[in-house]
Amino acid sequence: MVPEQGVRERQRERTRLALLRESRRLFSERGYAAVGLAELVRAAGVTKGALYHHFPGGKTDLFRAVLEEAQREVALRVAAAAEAREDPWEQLTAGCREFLAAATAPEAERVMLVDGPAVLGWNEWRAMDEAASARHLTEALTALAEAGVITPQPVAPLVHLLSGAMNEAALWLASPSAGPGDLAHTTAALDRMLRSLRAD
Amino acid sequence: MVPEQGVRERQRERTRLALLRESRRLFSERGYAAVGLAELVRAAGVTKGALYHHFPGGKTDLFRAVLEEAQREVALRVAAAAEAREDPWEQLTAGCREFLAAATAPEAERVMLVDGPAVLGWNEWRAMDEAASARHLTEALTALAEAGVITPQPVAPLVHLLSGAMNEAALWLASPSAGPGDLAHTTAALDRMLRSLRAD
DNA sequence: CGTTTTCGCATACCATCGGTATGTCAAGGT
DNA sequence: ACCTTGACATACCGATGGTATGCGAAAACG
Repeated sequence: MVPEQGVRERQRERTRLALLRESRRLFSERGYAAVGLAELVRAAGVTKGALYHHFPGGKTDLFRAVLEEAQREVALRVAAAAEAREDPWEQLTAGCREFLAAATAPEAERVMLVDGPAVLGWNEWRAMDEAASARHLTEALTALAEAGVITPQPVAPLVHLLSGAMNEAALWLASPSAGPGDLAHTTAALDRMLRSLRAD
Repeated sequence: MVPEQGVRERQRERTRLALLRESRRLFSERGYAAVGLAELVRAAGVTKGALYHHFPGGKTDLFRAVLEEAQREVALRVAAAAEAREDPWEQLTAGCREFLAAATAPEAERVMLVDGPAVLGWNEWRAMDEAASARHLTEALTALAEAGVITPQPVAPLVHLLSGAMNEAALWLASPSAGPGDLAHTTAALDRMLRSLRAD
């Protein structure tokens, strides 16, 4: 049966979703600092009172919620691409390729990769990224190391190097300074770098 | 002979340097957004009038100058480390290692790697980084590719992948979540990744 | 079914912020 | 001696993020 939600609860969720949707759009389009609360609440059709009711931390809390949502979506895409493969090695490479494709979408990359660390601080941003998408990378590399596919080594440095490489590559590929063929070249170079980890 | 500067010009430079020094310190310690102009000019012993006289673009211009300075210092360290070697391949690896060491210093990394893209926008930040430090990387890789040391391939994707990897690694190494031995592990992993580019 | 409580928000207000317009006074040219 | 220029300081402004309070309807209660 349906959750039997009352009028009050439904309206509450509607407001929260409107706030989330509009703020995500505005933050993605123009960046966190360039969007004022007044414009935000006007676009969502509510007032600042509603904003602070749902997000007590104000603008920062709202941004955090938007970031979580965007990260969750990317993580889902990456996980889906990886689980479509059987071989653990192919899971890694497919996941990395999917991440590049997902993070290249200009819709959320500004929130995820540019404003995220600056607004929340690098430590909190890193913790969120770790919980969302980098966790998969850690698990995949750990499994490959234990299976002997890649040479035994601490995985944490690898995760950061690879994560940083893919983040920057995504930003570049989505920028005007990158051309159409660069995505293929980048994935090829990334593949070669990944292959350097193999034991054979 | 000395540049024969008058009282006016010397005072001007003094003010400009004080502004630059204090803003660099405050931006590095607490981040761009958390530092107000009032506190800034008070720390430098001047007023807002002086700030806007030297930096017409206001807070953003000041930050840009700080970022340029920090990037120039890092680039100098990297170039010095590279030029101390003869072999082009060793120049590359030594330069990368020196970059990791330089960018790990918590003094400027916040300005260079976290606030930089958010404040100036990723495009401008990337252009500045390219002009300062990533340029060396591009030149080194191009030379190695032409010499046949690394397999022929477009260098732009490589530059972005490696630059991003090192930036993120530097942030991680300077964070509380990294341990003392992680720098060695990271440089080792980076070395292995670089070696994967070689033709032999 | 009337009363009371709670809750989801709107309104009004505030301190502070980045930015600007104007004033000032000494250094440097003539 | 005079006048121009430049390096600031002072005073001020609109807008911003954040808070305190008010309010009306929905739910809980007897």
